Amino acid sequence: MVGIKDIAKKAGVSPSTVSNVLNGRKNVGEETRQKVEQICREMDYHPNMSGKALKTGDTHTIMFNFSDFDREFYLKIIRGISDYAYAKDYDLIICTNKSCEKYMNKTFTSGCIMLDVRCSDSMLLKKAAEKYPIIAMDRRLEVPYIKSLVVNNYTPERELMEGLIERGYRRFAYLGGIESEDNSERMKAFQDVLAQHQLPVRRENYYTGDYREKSGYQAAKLLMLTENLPDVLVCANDNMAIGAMKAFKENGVRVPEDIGICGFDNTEMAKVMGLTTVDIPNYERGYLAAQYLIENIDGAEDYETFRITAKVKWRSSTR
Amino acid sequence: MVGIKDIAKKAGVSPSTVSNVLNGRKNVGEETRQKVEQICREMDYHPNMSGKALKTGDTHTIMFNFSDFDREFYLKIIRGISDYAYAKDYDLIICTNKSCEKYMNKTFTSGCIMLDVRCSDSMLLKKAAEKYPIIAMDRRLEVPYIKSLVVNNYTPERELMEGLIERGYRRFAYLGGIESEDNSERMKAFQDVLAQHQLPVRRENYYTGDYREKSGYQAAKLLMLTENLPDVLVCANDNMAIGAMKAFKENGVRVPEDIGICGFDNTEMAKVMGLTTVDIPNYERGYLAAQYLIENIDGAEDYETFRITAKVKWRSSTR
DNA sequence: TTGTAAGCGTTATCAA
DNA sequence: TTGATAACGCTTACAA
Repeated sequence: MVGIKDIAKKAGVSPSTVSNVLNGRKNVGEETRQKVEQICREMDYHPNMSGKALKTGDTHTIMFNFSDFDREFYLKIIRGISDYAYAKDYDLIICTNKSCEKYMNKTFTSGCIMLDVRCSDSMLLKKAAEKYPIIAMDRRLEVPYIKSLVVNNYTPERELMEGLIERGYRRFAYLGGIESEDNSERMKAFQDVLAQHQLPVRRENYYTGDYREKSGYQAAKLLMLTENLPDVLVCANDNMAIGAMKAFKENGVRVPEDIGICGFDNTEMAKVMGLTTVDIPNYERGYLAAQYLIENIDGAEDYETFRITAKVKWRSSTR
Repeated sequence: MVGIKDIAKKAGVSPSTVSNVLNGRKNVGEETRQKVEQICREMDYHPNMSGKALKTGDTHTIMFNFSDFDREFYLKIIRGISDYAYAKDYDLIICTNKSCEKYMNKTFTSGCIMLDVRCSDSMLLKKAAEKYPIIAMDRRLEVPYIKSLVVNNYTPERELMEGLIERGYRRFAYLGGIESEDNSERMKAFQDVLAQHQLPVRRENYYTGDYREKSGYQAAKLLMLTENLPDVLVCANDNMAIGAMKAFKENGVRVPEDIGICGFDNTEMAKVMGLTTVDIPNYERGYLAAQYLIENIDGAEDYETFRITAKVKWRSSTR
């Protein structure tokens, strides 16, 4: 492995001069600089990151942690993160391992973007106490050294509900997902709008799934057993809505003629299936997360929760 | 940051003893071992990876490089890779940057799995010459120090074609993708089977897309301008097939009654849309890639090309 | 403008 | 069974 010393020897200068050239410092003569750069190219020199990190204490690497592989939108978030990170010359480590704690250490990564529900709040708080910079996505933690980036679910879900009522829908059913702040916000918007319009929902018209397609399929099967179908099924995400659409189709229940249906996320599948839903700008939130993280790594001390807006996409699954 | 020295001081032993404990060597008294381990826990010690890597020259990190964010199956490959890597206590870096060359260096990563078409063969050959271990996915490079992992496209595409003919299809159209070995294999199977059955395909029934949904949509639009629709449109991947299905639906051309359609990849969307396609076991090939890579890092010298089998999924888009 | 030398956290060698 | 010491590749005062 060719190192800084080999370059120095070949160029007939000292290692520190080579280092100065490589780091673009100006205390180097033009002639020397040219020569050193030339030799680096010739010898195909690449700096040893470990040596550099060990000395500077800065790895120039950020980590993104996630775990739910079923949801395609992670790819878009990753693209947003990597675009920003590479533009700032940071490296990106993607960790899909619950035991990511050991990497959350300044000697290994400069900071992380956390989107894995399996990592506990208390662990994040401990790391934050060590001044390790963290951006929490889809989880609100209002403490120093952690900035939260959450989606505003409530406003668009309200907008969606108001739109449904405008379109004449009156008898609503709801299919919720796994307990989380996102889930609660979506359901609260559902309930608030109905209450405001004095439209009661019977207990039996609440269903609960796990955000996966299958659970939507099953919920729709159950729903079809009731005597009067509701006008519309509001789902806490697209995957479940799509499962429900499949069940309806298999049983000759037409969408949107017999029942309307809508989701949340605006997945690729929703686009193809014509599902009315709420678009979350995933690329953008990945990009923003990386930006906030690197700004905090660079010394900005911004720990205010940032709420991203999302907006309704009306499609053919509602009339 | 608490280091090995801090532990040593607190435990009243030398740094080397702490190192020996941490690395599970047996030249340490039981009492000492217990004490050191206890203190490590108390002080929440995590080893500094840079120091370790610098000394040992082994980062215990592998890299996965990819770039096409449109195709959901990357998530499955990542899951396969990460499952194997973490089981073997390797870390995983995911690089989405064309300029990944600087990370392909033993001082930074122990090896890489390359699935980015933008990285040139010649660059890979150069790295291989430096004995940097590489697993090339979807690209065949039969040279020492690079092992290729490719999908056998030919056999399942033939099987698909034979099945279509059995089902009574006679007049074929083909929609190809971006020039690559995968693409050529799929098309060759298409042509070979037709030739064998003496079924000619007119030049105008060959279309070319870019593997994206939109290009399938556009190709189908063109296809619908021809006087007699073919019986079936064979697409080089699912995304394009789905675009075509959308175009047909919008124009009142029924699938499979008026035209059959099939793809390649078995994406989530294909499942929902009932698209006949070829299933590529993505989780498994990610897992295998990681396994071969780590085995080669550990000294196995296996550079034989491995061909993964894929199999046909018959669904409702063909009769 | 360039060079010398110390030190980052770890491991490995060798001596005690 | 333990400890002292050198070394990995790099950066950075500080000296020349």
